[in-house]
Amino acid sequence: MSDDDLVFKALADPTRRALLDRLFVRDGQTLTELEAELAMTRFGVMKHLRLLEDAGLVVTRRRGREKLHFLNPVPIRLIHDRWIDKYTEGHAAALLDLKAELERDEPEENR
Amino acid sequence: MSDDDLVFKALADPTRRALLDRLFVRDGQTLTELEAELAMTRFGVMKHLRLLEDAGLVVTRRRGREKLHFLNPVPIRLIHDRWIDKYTEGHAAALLDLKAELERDEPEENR
DNA sequence: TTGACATGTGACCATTCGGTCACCTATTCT
DNA sequence: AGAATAGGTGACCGAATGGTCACATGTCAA
Repeated sequence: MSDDDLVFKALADPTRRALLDRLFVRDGQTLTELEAELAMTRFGVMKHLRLLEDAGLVVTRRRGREKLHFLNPVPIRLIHDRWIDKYTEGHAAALLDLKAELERDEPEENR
Repeated sequence: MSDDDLVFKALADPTRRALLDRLFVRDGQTLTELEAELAMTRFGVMKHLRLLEDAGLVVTRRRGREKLHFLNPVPIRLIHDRWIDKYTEGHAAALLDLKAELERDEPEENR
């Protein structure tokens, strides 16, 4: 499985996005601390953190028996660079014009 | 289900990302044209296009019995703005420093 | 050194998801 | 009108995913 696939799959789950949000509010939290915030058992939180770590969205550091979790925004930046670069290199402007045109012609007919 | 959840779930599948890539190469393709490029039955492609359309990543326009599919980069831009804004507003620099520090201290110990 | 605490593993179950198919409707062309 | 073409629906199945638990390891502190 490719790296970006891991990142996209990790971001696909709302609980994992909530974990990233929690780490953004207060970075370096332990598993037990994150569990207390999320209405889920420790095991569920642990699985999610594992996927986030595999995707490189979370970096960890051990401190004794604790494991501290830190946000890593780099993969998100890389995704952005991939998609937005593709869509903007000579195409995004035309597409945005097209979208506006579609919405003007057929206001509510596109689902 | 929230809008951004639809977008993240739509982006989570490699076939759907490939569809976006195909539409980027040539925009406005029909279902049948996309099917021919993707080693999958028409029904599988149709399901994926449906999810992309529900997420707002693809916009469609009918022309007779054909349905033309167009890329819409706006949701991807919105995701970028959400995450990167959060991570950069006073935090990203510190996090990147931290990451560099972690990788210097413990080169291969974080999985 | 004993007990409490923080994290980890493997199995397990219910639900979701990817993909296919039989069958159907709508449009075009002759 | 009738045949061919483009797209759509609902059911179905195997695989992957989310979540929980019993149990185990490693660490701190009295």
